[in-house]
Amino acid sequence: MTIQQIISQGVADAVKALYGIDADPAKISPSPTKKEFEGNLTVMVFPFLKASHKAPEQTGTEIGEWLVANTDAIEGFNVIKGFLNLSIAADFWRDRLEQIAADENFGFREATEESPLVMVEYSSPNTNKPLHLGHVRNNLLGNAVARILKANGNRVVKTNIVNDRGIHICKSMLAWQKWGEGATPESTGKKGDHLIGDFYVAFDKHFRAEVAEIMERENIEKEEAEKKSPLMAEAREMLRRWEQGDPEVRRLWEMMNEWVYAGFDETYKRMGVDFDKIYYESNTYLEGKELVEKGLAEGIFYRKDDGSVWADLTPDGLDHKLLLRADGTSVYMTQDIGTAKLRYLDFPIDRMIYVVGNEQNYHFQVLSLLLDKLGFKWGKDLVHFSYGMVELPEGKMKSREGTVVDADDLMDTMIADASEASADRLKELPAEEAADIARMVGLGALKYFLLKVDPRKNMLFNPKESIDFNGNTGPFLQYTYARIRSVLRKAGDINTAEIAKAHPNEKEIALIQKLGDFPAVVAEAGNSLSPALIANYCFDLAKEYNQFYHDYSILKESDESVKALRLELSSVVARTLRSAAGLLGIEMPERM
RNA sequence: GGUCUGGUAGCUCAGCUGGAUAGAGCAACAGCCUUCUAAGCUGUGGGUCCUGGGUUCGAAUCCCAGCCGGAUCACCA
Repeated sequence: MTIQQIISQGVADAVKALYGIDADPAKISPSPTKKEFEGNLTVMVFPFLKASHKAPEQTGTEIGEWLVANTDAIEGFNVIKGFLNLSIAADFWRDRLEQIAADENFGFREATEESPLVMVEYSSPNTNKPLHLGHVRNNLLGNAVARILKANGNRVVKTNIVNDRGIHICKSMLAWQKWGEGATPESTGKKGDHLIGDFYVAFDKHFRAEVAEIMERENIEKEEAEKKSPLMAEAREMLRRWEQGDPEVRRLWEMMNEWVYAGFDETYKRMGVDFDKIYYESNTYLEGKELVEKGLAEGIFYRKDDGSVWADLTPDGLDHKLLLRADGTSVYMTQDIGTAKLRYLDFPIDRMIYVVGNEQNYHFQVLSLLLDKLGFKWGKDLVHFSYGMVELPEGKMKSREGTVVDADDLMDTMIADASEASADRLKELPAEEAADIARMVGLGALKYFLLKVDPRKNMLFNPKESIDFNGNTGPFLQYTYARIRSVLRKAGDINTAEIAKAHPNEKEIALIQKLGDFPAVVAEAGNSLSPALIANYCFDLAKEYNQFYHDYSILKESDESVKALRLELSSVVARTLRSAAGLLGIEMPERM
């Protein structure tokens, strides 16, 4: 039982004894007492005033007196207005610390056979360009959400749906044929995904030039000219041939995909994310087509004169949605329907979470409705974990203006910056270890900064601020951890027998209290799918520890029981910090 | 225009299932290294919680209206 639960129960017992009402302990929820008041936990007495028929102060005093007289844990109280501040006995906190220390998996729940099976889809790259800053937020969020759900005792399947087909891939292929045949990652020395991305850009460049030329020559609007573009017609023709299984097109497609996947794997590995099962839209879009045809036969969808297939969503307050083009090729939505079906054939999923940017809110609203119409019982319960854009201090990322921040370049920069900033400190260490620490710190800075913000919001990524060792940053957490580890290395074994004699002081109690919150934070983060909650907890804990650390000399403490308690406390803080940061995919260096 | 979403200190953000004098970090200023890692700690200044109504003992938080920003409303994915 946690201290919160003990107090809730105690208060419920108190009001029952004093006023004869049954209060639900779950609704009492004691909160940490504000720093400027005395006490550890605060209970509000407003809800009991009706039953007590007394002023808030008097009601609080009566409950407080009852608790001191009838419970072991509570040794004192004070009442200010309607707030009952309770002081917990120091020994009670010490026992709590020992409990926490003994629990190797503190804060985590193991999954069982009966645990819900949750599938988390994230990353979902297109194979025509490398990953960029937006993908980084996606990958980190998805991975963190998966870890948090797992920590809450769910069975989790991490999945990635690769958009490996469609007109955009054909554009890259066409550009490669036209302007770069023979170019390979080996011959150019480029990472495969970057090479293909360059060809995509090349297509776009030629296409725009062509459109401008047509506009000029025929004196027509841009939209008209785009329709007349021979380049685009060629790309569409290539997509058609791809769908028909044309061997030549397929061979080219496979070769170029291999290059891209090799590039992605490198990026994922470095970012520290992985997947249990990868789906490819080239395998799922046919399933989607089949389902759409079935829906058509059942009268759920309708066909227009030109042959295209649509869903009428106007009864649900939305618009008509295209599902199959007139030429029979499928669109994004068709693929997602097929993917959903395949997944549920592969796994008996209880819950599906899509980590996809908020520009696709409408898409998932539609997908949910369509899956529901098609008879999938999980359709309306799918979760779109929607997140906002990442902006930079210089302004928005625009691929057209070449201001897109590439994921690989970004990670390089972060690690280089960390290395530079740490150069003085790390020069004593072997080069290999120093490089590894720089990697952890650079990536930790990036991860923490992107994850500490509410996912829904558009955010500003400030690289310089993220890697600052002061403040609410990843490196600050890592530094705190490394320093604790250093103390523990010097201290040797902790004398556990001595701890039983110790009486924690105010700062130590505050730390133990903070540690005790961890399971509740993990649970809440799981419920609300919020990595930011974990991040903020990490910062609070680290800050609390730093204050404690600076006020007390741990190794020079002469009283063995106090020293043992402080070492034990440090050890548990380090462990909890590593566990919590681990949920965000942030590694903790032993020294830095 | 419809829908969704955000607006809190100079900047970046917490707080939002209603509770104490609205909190952090950065930046600014002032202190603290003979000490286990000072990449740290302590203190000071800084607010119309977008505006206006409403709900009640109490509103940054809930409801309504408005203002401002973002996303989306594709035969792109």
